[in-house]
Amino acid sequence: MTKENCLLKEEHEWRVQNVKAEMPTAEEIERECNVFRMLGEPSRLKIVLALMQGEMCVYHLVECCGGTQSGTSHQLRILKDNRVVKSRREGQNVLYSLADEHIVKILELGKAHTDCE
Amino acid sequence: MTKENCLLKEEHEWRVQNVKAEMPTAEEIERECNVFRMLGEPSRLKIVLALMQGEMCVYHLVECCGGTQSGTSHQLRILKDNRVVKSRREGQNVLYSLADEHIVKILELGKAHTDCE
DNA sequence: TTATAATATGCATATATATTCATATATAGA
DNA sequence: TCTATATATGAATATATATGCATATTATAA
Repeated sequence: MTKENCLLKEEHEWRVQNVKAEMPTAEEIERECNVFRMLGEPSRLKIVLALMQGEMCVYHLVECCGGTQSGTSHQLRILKDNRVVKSRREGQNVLYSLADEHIVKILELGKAHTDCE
Repeated sequence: MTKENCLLKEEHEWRVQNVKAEMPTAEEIERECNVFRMLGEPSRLKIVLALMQGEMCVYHLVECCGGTQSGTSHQLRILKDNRVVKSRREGQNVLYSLADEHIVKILELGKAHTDCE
C-alpha cells in the first residue's frame, strides 16, 4: 500500500491535498458530531420527535415516549447539554422544547434520506 | 407523579394524544436513527466530510482522515450498510462516494446548528 | 412544618461499538 | 504460476453509554 502504486495518484492527488487542508480539527469534528450523536439514539430521537409538536413537561414526555422517568430525565439532560433542547420551569413542572429550528430541518432531511432507501 | 396533578393537564393533553398517535414504530425509529448515528461518530464523520469533495479510494481516505486501513475499511462497510456511501471497484481500488445529496444537506444544517452555539 | 408531586442525579451494570491485530480475499503484473 | 498491492473481514478488547434503582432536590399545598 504505497502511494506510488495507487492507480489514481495523478487524478486524485489534488483532492487529497484539498481535503487534508480543509479537514476540521479533532475538536471541531467532535463539536459537529454532537448534534448527530444526539439524534442517532432511539430514546432521544423519540423525545425530539415529540417536542416537534411543541413544549412538553417531563411527565408528558414519559407518557409519549415510554421508558422510565429517570431514563427520560437522563436523556433530557444530555440533549440539553448538547443544545438540542432547552427548558424552563413552570411551577413544579419543567417544560422542554427544541433549542432551534435547525433541528426540525435536520430531522426532515434525515427522514427524506431514510424514505429513499 | 399522577396525571391528575400535572398542572398542564388541560392545556397539553391534546398534544400528548397527538404525539402518541403519530409516534413512529420502534422499527421506524431505528431506521430514522441510522443516518444520524452514522454521522455522530468522529471517524465516520471525517470520512463523509472527505467524500464531500468527490469519490475517493480507501488508501486516499486513510491518508486524509488518519487512522488505520483496517479501521477505515470497517467504518466504510458500516457507512455502506447504512446507505450513507456507495462504492464501485476500479481495478485494484474501490472508489467510495456519498450515496445521495441529502447527506450533504444534513451536514450543512448540522454545521449551521453547531455554529450557532 | 409536613406531605406530596415533579424532576434530577449518583451509582452500578449491561450493552453497543470503535479500534487494533492478524489474516483473508481480490486484482494486476511479471 | 508467483508476487505485490489494495481492500475486506474475523476475533478480541477496550471504551462509551443507555438504562434502571434508589435517593436527592425543588416546588406546591395543607
